[in-house]
Amino acid sequence: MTGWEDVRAEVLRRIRARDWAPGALIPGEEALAVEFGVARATVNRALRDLAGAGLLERRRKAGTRVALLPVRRATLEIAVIRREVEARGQVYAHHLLAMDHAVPPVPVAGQLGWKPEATKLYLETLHLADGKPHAFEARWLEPAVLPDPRPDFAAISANEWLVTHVAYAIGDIAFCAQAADARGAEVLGVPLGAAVFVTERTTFSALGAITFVRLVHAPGYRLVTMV
Amino acid sequence: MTGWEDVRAEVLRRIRARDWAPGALIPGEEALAVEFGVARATVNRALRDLAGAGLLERRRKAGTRVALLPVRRATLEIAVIRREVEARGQVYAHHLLAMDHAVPPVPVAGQLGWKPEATKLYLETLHLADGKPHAFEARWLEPAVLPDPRPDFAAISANEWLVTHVAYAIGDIAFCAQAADARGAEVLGVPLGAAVFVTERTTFSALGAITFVRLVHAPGYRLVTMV
DNA sequence: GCCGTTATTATGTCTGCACATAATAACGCA
DNA sequence: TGCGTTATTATGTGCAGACATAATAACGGC
Repeated sequence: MTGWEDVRAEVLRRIRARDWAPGALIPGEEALAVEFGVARATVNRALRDLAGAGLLERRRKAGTRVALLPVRRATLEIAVIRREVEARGQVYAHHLLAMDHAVPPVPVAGQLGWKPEATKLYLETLHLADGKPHAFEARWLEPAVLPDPRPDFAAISANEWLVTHVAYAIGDIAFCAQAADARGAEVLGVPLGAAVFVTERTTFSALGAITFVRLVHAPGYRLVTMV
Repeated sequence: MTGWEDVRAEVLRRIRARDWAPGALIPGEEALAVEFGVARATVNRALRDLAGAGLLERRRKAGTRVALLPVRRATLEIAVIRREVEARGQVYAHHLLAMDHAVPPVPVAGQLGWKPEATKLYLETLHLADGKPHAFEARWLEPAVLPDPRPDFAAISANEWLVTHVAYAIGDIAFCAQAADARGAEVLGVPLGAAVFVTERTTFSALGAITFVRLVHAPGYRLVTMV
């Protein structure tokens, strides 16, 4: 009956009820363990979880205190686009619009640590949901990560191939709103200058940069956090 | 030298190296504990962490397998706007533009579970960074959560007051791109129809809906995930 | 009083063991 | 064969004790 989740719930209740005010030091793990009648490890797990959520700040020796200005940590699920579309009950399809070897623009090469003059693989893909444009993908890809023979990106989207074959790499993701440029407007079938939601991702592996991708989503796209 | 993070790193390496292919069953905790020379609890913590990151799928009795289509889980830090501005080395200020009692629009009332005809508190706040518009906040607020006397929202922004006084509540967050409407364009000083980044948040406590807020960010705003 | 050293202390983590739980596999009966 | 019951098994979680680590507090020399 009194597991670590119960301890977490009770601690959370006290924080919300302001029994422990923001900035205040809360009792030590040992004391709480005695109070709740559980082992210290159990209290530790509960407090560690709340600290991970940004509600508590813990420091060795200094103790645990309630966060003064809690930063809410929201978790986003970044799924493969096919899955994203199918999860909404729509039919997924994609078209490979372009595939070329070219020298990436300086900002892209710079961010990925690529030599400015090195040629990379450039791919343009249009993702469709129920036959209508869903997202326009422009991707720069390090050719060295591809096997020989190269996968058929007309059959499997680069998005999905990378996730299943070069997956589990790290990188960062940014989101912003932009006015649709000429290419994006044409491909997505929206007016020039329409407000579009843009996702930019860079992916690195231990060996170096793998890919940079810019996803322009069709109007109406909403990014929603997990519950 | 061999802590749970080392175990996690080694497991991660094997996943990336495809020693364990996507979809494949990996050895049980007991076996890995023996192999790595650690306790089963240590392996458990490492695997649990990787499962939380979406790289492993674990089921009792069925065992642990490498995720077939790993959903990348990205974590966003949603800080108080003042902090967000100050973190970039800019001077924060805010103006309370409007404060009224009014009946919220039906979609808002509907989502929050408010009675359609009930009057709530409506606040408009402009957040400034170095004197320039940073974000336009339009907020519907359940008056019952406010203390008596009511806080001075001209002195402390509703954004910050809520975080520090009604904090630790749950809710959901959505992001989208929109064309600036008349009010937003006027307040932010951007052309009508400019692409703006919009954040919408609903917040609930155990007692019911607390607030709905729509934040229209000035052009150039980027939402970036944690490393 | 000032500053560097040492003691103290709260959290971080590991171990070994135990039992709980959920889901599959095996079994047995009709 | 088909289906409900039972056994098995991998993970989930608990406990008590131990040592590691980091940061503060106390101390002592100058």
